[in-house]
Amino acid sequence: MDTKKKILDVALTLFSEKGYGNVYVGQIAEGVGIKAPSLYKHYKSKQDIFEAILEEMRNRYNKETAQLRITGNDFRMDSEVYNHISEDELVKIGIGLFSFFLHDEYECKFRKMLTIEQFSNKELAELFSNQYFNEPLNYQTGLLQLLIMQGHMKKEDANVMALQFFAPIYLLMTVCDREPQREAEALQILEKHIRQFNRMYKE
Amino acid sequence: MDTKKKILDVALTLFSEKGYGNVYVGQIAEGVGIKAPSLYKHYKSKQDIFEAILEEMRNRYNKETAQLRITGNDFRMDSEVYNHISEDELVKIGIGLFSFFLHDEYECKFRKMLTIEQFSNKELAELFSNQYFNEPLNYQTGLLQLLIMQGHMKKEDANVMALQFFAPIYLLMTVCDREPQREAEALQILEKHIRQFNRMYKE
DNA sequence: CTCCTTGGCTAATTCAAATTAGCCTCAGTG
DNA sequence: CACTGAGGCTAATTTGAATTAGCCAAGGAG
Repeated sequence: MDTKKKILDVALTLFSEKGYGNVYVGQIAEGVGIKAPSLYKHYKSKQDIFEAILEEMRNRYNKETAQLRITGNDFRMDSEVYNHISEDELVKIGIGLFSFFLHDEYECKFRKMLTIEQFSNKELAELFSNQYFNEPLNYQTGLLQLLIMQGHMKKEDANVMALQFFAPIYLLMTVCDREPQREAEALQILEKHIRQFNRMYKE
Repeated sequence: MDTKKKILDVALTLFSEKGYGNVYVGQIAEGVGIKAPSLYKHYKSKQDIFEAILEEMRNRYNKETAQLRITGNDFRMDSEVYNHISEDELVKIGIGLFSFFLHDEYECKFRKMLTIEQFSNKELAELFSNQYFNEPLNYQTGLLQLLIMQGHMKKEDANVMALQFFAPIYLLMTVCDREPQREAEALQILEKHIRQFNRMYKE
């Protein structure tokens, strides 16, 4: 159907597997089901395709953070939702975060491409840090602060707690990104991590 | 001096910055201070240079793990060294680990290159996981088990503790890899993390 | 002192990938 | 029903990176 869109899709897939420099326009074209020269009816160069992907990333990212900001405010206002957060719910949040990051098709390709290209492009480096460090930590810090205020968790530094909660999730995710067969193992230790985290910090 | 060695050095530097596919043999040659065709007196192709770097990685890795195995046995046998491990010592271990990984020139380039190439090469993926997941976790699990047995730490799952200790260090390291200007910030939160970890788990 | 190997250079050569030229078809529009 | 523009194709063309050919200087070994 929409060839222009499909080109970006195929290109992102390939870039996320091999990196920009190791992907040939012929491969992109093949994935789309057309010949290489036809690509140029849609984009003026390979670089242009890359830029378009970046542009799309920026848009999605902005939408997501806008979304998150709303949700973020929600949990500040409407705090009774979290009044009785149970260990099982915490496990669900953690596993949910992990599974979403790991399996969401776009998220996954996006992350792999950022991983590969992060050192050659400052903007990508920032995007990566925002998405996989700043944002999750901010969000979870807020959540934990709330739980502390409500007396459900010990009065410890919520920033540190967020780091300790999130970093293992992130680390396990990177392992599964490169060795997908380890997902079961990762899920197992992930659950233990969350339960132990809860046990140690709950009041 | 030893041109053959220097080629590997320069090549690793470049590969770790841009990735194999975005580095031209001319750039390697320039870094070495010779012309591109002269490279072929030492290696038969660009790919061959890459292989030689891999080979060197493997050797160093094997040496290191052999080293670690000795040290590892040491702390099992000679456990009184750890009888009075203080919080400050724990901080030193953590910061030391972090700083070594982050600043050791070879380690750093090695890691960045693995980061970039991990998805295109199964061997690199495994090497990466071993060096930045399996090995550190094994090592720290052993250390923590010891502390638990000695009654210095709570009887919790040492594997999970190791994950919770190490993952934040790793995550902060990846942030600094792509945004070196954040190192001070990282060190600050890192220290807080370790102290809080100790506070929560110490017996 | 001559020889031969090592490691450098310049000037080709090769080759593959990106891009351009120019043609064709088809679908929608006046 | 002719026209036009979008989007595809094949066949060039360009480009530039990797590699090869072949020459040369220096220095150690006989």
